[in-house]
Amino acid sequence: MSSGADAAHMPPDSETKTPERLRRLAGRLLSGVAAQSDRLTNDGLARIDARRWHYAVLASLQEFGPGSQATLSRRTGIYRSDMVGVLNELAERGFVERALDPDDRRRNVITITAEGRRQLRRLDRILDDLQDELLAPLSPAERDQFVRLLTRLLDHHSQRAPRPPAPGS
Amino acid sequence: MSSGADAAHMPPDSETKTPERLRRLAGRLLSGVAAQSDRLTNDGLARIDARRWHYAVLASLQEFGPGSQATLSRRTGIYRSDMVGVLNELAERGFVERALDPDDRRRNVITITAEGRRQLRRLDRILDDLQDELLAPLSPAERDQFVRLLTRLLDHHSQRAPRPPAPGS
DNA sequence: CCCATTTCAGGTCTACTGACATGC
DNA sequence: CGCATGTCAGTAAACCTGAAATGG
Repeated sequence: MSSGADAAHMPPDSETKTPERLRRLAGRLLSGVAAQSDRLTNDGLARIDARRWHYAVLASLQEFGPGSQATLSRRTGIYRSDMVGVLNELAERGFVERALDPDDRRRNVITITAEGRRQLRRLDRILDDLQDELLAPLSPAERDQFVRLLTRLLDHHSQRAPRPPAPGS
Repeated sequence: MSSGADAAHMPPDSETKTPERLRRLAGRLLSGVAAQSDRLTNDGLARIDARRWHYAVLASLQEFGPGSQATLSRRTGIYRSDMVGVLNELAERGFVERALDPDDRRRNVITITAEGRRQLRRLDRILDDLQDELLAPLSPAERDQFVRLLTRLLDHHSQRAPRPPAPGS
């Protein structure tokens, strides 16, 4: 077994080969692909100084209208504590407005601006391209299938959601 | 539009609903499912005081035999810098042994122990169960399909791997 | 001299927890 | 009083960089 005497200069293949077991585990595959996808998305969004959560918040505002920070938190799955920072960034850039709610003085009412809507369209385009890059090796039918399977898995595990606000509930 | 006057006590649905756009994006679905999967795996492994990297290292040792830390790093995708800590944990628990390589005194030769092989079997069983839980909503055929699609995506994006040692290369 | 290996000392990012002050 | 809201502080893990010390 310890015959790896000259393994020093020329990697004999067992140097770089991943165990079969690892490649079978859906969990590991999932983490790997998700990591690549995250990298792609982050890099792509960074080019216009945006981050992934920006899209979630803006899309939510566009589709369901203004809301308090806690509401947005529930809709997007972002923690209440992290929402503060995201909204700071969006407000700095002029994409949302924070106003005091006259009916409930604990709350801020967050509204998307015209500039924010423009940014959302930009983000839509970019994310579309990135999605294409991510799913490049799959045929259209396979992409559909992939998204469908993912959706079923997410829905299933979001119901018995242990901790998080659950982005899909 | 801003008629959300009494939205205070009874969430009118737009409080918790996720935008359609978000649910279409493969990247987001991917992150979501991967997060759930990671949680599942971490919790499951924590019950026997193990972490996900333990499995990667032990499986690699079992399939390809002993190796230096740099070798293991290449096989598992763990950074050389982080490998130190993982091996410390595994050595503490008696699952691997670190010995100086007489042929190259820079290296440590890492070997799996009998106890380590037992642990690997335990981990195999646990991860199998967790995999079942993760893929619960899918039929056997769908599970295969899912794993196949993930594998294709991972392979595709691992080739043009930008930074990391790439777990699959 | 250049390169590989082990190790340490950091950095960043994200998910997540807890606490606090305010207001309902 | 209990509960919701916005905010901040801080943890833990994963991922990643850089450099030092030793040796090939």
